[in-house]
Amino acid sequence: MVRKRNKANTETIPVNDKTLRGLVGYNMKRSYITIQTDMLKVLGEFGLRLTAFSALVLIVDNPDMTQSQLAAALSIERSGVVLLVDDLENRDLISRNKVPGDRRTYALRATLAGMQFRDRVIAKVQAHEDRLFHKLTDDQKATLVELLNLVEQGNDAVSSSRKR
Amino acid sequence: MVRKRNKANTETIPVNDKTLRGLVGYNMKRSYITIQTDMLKVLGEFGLRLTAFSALVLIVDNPDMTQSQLAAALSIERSGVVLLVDDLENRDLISRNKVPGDRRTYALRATLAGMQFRDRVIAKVQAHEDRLFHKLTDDQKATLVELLNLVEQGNDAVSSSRKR
DNA sequence: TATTGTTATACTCTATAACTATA
DNA sequence: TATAGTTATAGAGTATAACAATA
Repeated sequence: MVRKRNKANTETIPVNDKTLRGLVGYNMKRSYITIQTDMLKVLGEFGLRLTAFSALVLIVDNPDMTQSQLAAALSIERSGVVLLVDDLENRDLISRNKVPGDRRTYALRATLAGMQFRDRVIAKVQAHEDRLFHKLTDDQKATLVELLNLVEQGNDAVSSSRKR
Repeated sequence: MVRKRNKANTETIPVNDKTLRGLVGYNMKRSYITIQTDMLKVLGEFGLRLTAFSALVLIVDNPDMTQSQLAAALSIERSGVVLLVDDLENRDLISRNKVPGDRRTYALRATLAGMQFRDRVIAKVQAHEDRLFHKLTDDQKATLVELLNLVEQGNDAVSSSRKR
């Protein structure tokens, strides 16, 4: 809870954020920042940032995907993916592979070490989420994900309807 | 939905993000980015970023709060608040006021124009949220906020228990 | 002409650290 | 000594734009 000191400076009283709390987006931001901060700490032990972690997992699950596809999946620009993939490749977690049919693109694959590394990181992240969400039952967690996905999909619908 | 082109390049097939979807944090990030992007667009029409908007609303709701209190409420450093408050003050939305008892601090207050401006922005943001969350019933929205707050509070508990 | 990956560059946001004036 | 606000600086993360190679 956010707090401020009172005039006597002897105790803390909470800052009033009632108006902001009335906006769903504010509640999302606050809780997202909360878990992001903790996740960065966990991933930091592995020398990973959030995006690099996502990239590695996506490459493991989508062998031979291209950098452009990765950029789209991560919602970042291709130029940013270059640096990201450079780093993962330098650490021998993934490899850029020539594609016979198209000499412009690379097929990205995780190395064996990359897959094993991913497994270790995922296990740690999973364990951390269990702690982080200890106040929620499994049902509540499932409901939360369901509602978050509705928000995500709902916006897609709004966007595409606007384009018509 | 994130998609990639198949080999024939005639249609799009989705990128597999099943592993990441198994993590609550990933679902939160995706949906947060979704609404953040849209919110930035709405606030941009008013020349506001997310943090500046939050700051203005907090100052309206907490008259005479100090910059340090604002920094804590926004979870950013005091040095960042200076620039934030500079901007809002230059636009005559808020004012820095001398405090009789303590010459180090400023009491921040919204101007009349600031309060009216806030009302207009809030109305626009509220209307936008209604569109953004159109796939959710009021009950579902309430449940979402409730669960998000559990996540936020749950983490507080974890943090404080660690400090013991 | 369009696309992939690349490079160089710039911008936004925020943190860190040192400073001043007050307490 | 400690705190509020300020300033200067640096860093992370990302976008933009131009480019070469290839389709």
